[in-house]
Amino acid sequence: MKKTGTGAPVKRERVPQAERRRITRGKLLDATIDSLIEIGYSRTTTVEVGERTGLSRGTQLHHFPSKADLLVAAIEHLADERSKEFEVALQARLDEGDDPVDAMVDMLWMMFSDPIYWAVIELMVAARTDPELLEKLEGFERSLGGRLYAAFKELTGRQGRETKGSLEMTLYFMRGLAMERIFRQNEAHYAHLLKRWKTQLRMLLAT
Amino acid sequence: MKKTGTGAPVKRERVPQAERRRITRGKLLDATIDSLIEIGYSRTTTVEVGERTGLSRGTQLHHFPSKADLLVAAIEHLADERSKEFEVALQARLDEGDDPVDAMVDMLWMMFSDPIYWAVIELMVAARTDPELLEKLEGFERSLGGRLYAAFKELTGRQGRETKGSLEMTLYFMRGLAMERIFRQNEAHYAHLLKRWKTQLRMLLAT
DNA sequence: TCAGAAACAATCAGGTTTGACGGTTTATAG
DNA sequence: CTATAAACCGTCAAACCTGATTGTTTCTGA
Repeated sequence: MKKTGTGAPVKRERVPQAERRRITRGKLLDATIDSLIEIGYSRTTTVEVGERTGLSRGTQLHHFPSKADLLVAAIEHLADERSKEFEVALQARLDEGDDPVDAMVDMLWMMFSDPIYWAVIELMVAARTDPELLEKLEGFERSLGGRLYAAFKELTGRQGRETKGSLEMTLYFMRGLAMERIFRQNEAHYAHLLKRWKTQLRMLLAT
Repeated sequence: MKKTGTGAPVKRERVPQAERRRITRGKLLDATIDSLIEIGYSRTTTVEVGERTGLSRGTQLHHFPSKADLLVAAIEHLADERSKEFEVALQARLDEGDDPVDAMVDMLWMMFSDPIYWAVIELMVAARTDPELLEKLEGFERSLGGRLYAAFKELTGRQGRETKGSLEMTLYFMRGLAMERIFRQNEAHYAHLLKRWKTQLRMLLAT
């Protein structure tokens, strides 16, 4: 049934290999993240990911020879996506003339309450007992942490151990708060606590 | 080769059934917790747990017909063990004349930094995508939370939404801090942040 | 245009995990 | 003492998961 040569030539999409590769890998990585979010790490199998993409098993193994390769790449994929948005969105808030502390806390909560953060948590907990994942995730956390600290310094006009500690405390609070959403989806309650946190953070910085 | 009747009778241990049951189930549940701590949720299989106890597969399935039964029971097991100790230890600190806020924060950190808390985290994250586990863990969290709030009220002589919020913020901070230990084992750093938190908490309560 | 490389497809073997099953030993009630 | 129930044991089948393998199509550079 293939038209070949005769009549109007079928306008065949000529997609460069580099592009095909990028797209296919992207599909696999997105499917991995989605699976982590929807069914968690323990049920995220290579077959599951494959089915979500519709690609064949062979294709999958061509791009990611082992499950570990897939997960490690997913972490990098995550890192790329996440860190970019943050700074842009934060800057937008500041341009609007919002209070720096308010803007920072709000933006951070936007990150921590995003469904993608569930994937981060799944990987974090898995990494605790998996040296290979741990190494990759450490890099992810470290670079993201560095960016956040840089933004925080600029924002507050302060730096040093105390300032860094204030940011860390904020991040830890948010992480714990984010996890609470496993049990309770009371967003109004979280908003209330975040408001209190802003007050606390100002005090911390005033020290 | 069995001695029966003649000579000195073999002193056979006569263990009541209820006791045997309690012991065997305890072994299985302890092994489950240990496995969660050491190799995480995703690699905690029923075979793994069985091997840790040395019991046969038949025995295991007699007591816990399915993996879900085992995990659910493990949560209840955890709840029993954890909640008892806390109040006793806290009271001891207060009897020594320690500052209530200091004592509370220190005791909480003792809980959150205990290896057993890794098991709680593993189960929490697994529960996010497993309704059956979630239901059991909710009960666990709710009852523990209630006990902590009761202790906190007595300790501070305050109550109400703000006070409860202060405790919650403390718990969330600790949870996030506990998870940070996946990446960094700098206990001195954590001690420093906890010290700062005590100051913050006093301010929160003074509102 | 043509050869090689890369993307994509489909099937398969080996190992693991779960829960079922039939049988044995030990405790307890009558 | 005996019948019954509960604890305990060892093996098995089915499903699932991973990664290997072989074959096909599509792109790219010489």
